[in-house]
Amino acid sequence: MDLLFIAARDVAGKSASVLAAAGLGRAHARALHFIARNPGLSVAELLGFLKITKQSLNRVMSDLLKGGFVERKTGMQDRRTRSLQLTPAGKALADAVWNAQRPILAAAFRSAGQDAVGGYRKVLIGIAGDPERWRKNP
Amino acid sequence: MDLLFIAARDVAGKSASVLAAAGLGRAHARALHFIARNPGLSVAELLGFLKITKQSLNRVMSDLLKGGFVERKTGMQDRRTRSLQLTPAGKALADAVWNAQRPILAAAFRSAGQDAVGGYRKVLIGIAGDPERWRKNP
DNA sequence: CTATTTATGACAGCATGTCTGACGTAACGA
DNA sequence: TCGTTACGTCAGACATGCTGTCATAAATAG
Repeated sequence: MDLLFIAARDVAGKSASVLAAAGLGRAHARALHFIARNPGLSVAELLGFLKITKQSLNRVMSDLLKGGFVERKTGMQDRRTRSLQLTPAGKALADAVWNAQRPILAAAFRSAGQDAVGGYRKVLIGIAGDPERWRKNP
Repeated sequence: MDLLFIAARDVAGKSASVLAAAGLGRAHARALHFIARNPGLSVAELLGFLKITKQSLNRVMSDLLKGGFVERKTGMQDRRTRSLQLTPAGKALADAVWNAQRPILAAAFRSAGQDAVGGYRKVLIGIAGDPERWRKNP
């Protein structure tokens, strides 16, 4: 418990300075992160990842769109949906955030060793569930 | 990254209903958690765990004191400090929160196996640092 | 003993992030 | 055509964090 809280807090905290420079907060970073990892996802899917309400996401997305970090296109299969993806500026920002966080994870992974990382992933997947289903709401 | 975020979110989320019934939020739960695990700790130590400002903690602690969940006594060695510990009501609440969260962790630990849990802890300690030093500020 | 530092408490105001509720529009599907 | 779905948006509220400021008591340095 303690470990999970402290680790998540510290990793998220590392990105603060990079984000502040772009006038964004942590909520923006989380949205940015999942859009970066799942290009072209819909708003509903993004909500599934973040588990917040669409009204909450709205403010965050407005900022990202105004800032030119995210691009919103009408979905091709279902024209009601919006396909979200990062602009070059968005990619640059996501990379900057990642570069701020990577050293901690890399150091922890290296010092713990391959086997430990395998166990780490196994347990977290046990807690978080199948990544393939994160995007679904329930 | 994704795993860490989702896992922390889901575990913390499980306690929401229990906390809401007591009129408290997640910030209260975090304070309660660290007081439960480190009985008699000082305010400065609690701030070291939570990494928030004393002004932010103030509101949370006021609520916990008013609600009769936490007890505050003058420190014995250093009379400037305040020794914090849970009241019976606080312990009951902390237990209720823990009982809401335990099943997820227990299931994940069981299905991942002993070795995986060892690796999980090893990596998280690598990210979060030595637990003995969490209570220190810098 | 005096001056300074430390640990804490309190209050005011502000920013962020989240929520519920309500309404509207466009597109899908039976 | 009609009900449902996916989304956008406005309004108002709450929770949680922050900075800044002042006050007090106790420890500590000189």
